[in-house]
Amino acid sequence: MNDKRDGKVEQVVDTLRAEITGLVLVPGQVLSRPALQERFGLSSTPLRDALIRLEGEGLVEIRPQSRTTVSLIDLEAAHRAHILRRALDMEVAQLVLSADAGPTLDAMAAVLERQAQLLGPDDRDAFDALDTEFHLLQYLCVGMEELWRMTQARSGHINRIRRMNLAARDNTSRILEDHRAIHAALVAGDPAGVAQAVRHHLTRSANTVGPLREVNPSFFR
Amino acid sequence: MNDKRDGKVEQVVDTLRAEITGLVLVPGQVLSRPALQERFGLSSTPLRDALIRLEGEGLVEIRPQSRTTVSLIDLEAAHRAHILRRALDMEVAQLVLSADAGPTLDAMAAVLERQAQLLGPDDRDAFDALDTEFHLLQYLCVGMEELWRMTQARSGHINRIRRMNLAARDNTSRILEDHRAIHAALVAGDPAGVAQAVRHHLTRSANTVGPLREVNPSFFR
DNA sequence: CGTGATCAACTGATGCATCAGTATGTCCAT
DNA sequence: ATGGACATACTGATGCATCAGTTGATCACG
Repeated sequence: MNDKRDGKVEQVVDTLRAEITGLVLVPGQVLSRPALQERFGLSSTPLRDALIRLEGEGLVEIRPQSRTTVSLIDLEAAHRAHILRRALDMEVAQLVLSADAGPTLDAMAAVLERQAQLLGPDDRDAFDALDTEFHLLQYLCVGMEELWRMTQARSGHINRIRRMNLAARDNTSRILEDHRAIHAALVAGDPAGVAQAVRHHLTRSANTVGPLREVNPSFFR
Repeated sequence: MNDKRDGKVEQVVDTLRAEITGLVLVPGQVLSRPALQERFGLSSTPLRDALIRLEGEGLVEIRPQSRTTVSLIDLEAAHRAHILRRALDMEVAQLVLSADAGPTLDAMAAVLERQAQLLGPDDRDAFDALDTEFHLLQYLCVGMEELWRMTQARSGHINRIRRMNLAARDNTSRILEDHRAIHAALVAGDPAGVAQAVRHHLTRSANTVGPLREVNPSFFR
């Protein structure tokens, strides 16, 4: 990504990504390039760049000479993204143990407190943002922000599943419990405990799909 | 990546990537778009696509309105790629343990035998290809070829360091020894042993840079 | 009615001229 | 000698017309 070339393109990508993962633009929906050009005030080449970028994230499907659509949710891709996320969370947590992590552990504790005040189904967006912050802090602590951004760039399928699950069930207290276990193991400086807690959390975080697919079969590949 | 659009683009990317990682195109070298267009027989837009792709892999640096150069070797990026690789190798190895891995373990054993016949400094390209195969087999076994391709797409800096190290020292017997330990732990079905062997291998594989940088300081960021 | 062929409208990809920014060389002042 | 200003050549980005392929509607035939 190249800021001088891509400033406007990135804004378009961010906006469309949010609308796709927020299910404002639904799976299978056709995207009209002329309409997008007009909406975002850019011409064909930068819009093409933006759509190719989104295609790389698995969020849109460009059919040459034909049309561009919001991609259907691909469970295999979601699974791969989940494996990647788990692998990196495990590795980063071990690196945090070897790092000067005092300030990070403090910041993570503050996140836990804020999360504790948001338990329940009502403030899920805020809780979700804190969830992200809890994990991002670890990546930042060990200088791996770019790897975090990479996992996020591949999380479109997962994020859409999460979005569809939002109203279906409340798992905030379970997430908080897992986060607390991770934090405690990091504070204790226990490599095996950290590995176990992270793996446990990321394994439990695999989102259920069956019921969602029954309600919206056309959303899935 | 979109085959119908990108068939020719991918060929260009593959060729240039090989030349960059093989140090035929050296760090800092200016790439002339008109010359590349003529060489590969394509016009500005697909060549632009190819160069943007290579930029995404960290292999070229596109300076808007100015010029495009082969990227300097970035040690931080190399380190991140190495962390990613280690994390995924660890995760994939654990997945292999849970999989029906008989044929894969057999194929890996065959690779070990071929590697044993290539010890020493003379057939490093062939040894390297087998090294890749040894790891790729595990990813394929658990359906994670795409994640393997992702690690490779981020290995440009590492691969160039390896290339520069090729003539400097012979580590083939050490690599083979590590591979044998990984294979043995997989055969034994020992999760902890697998984790230890993979981590050991990937930690030992971090390539030395100091002497290379002294010989070719202009190659490094 | 079902199937296949044809055609026109539509879409994304490409080619290329123009635009926007960069880099270098030259000249001048200190 | 050094630094700044300026002009010019060069580069990559963009805009837009054209090209290449897709899709859906219509028609003909069995």
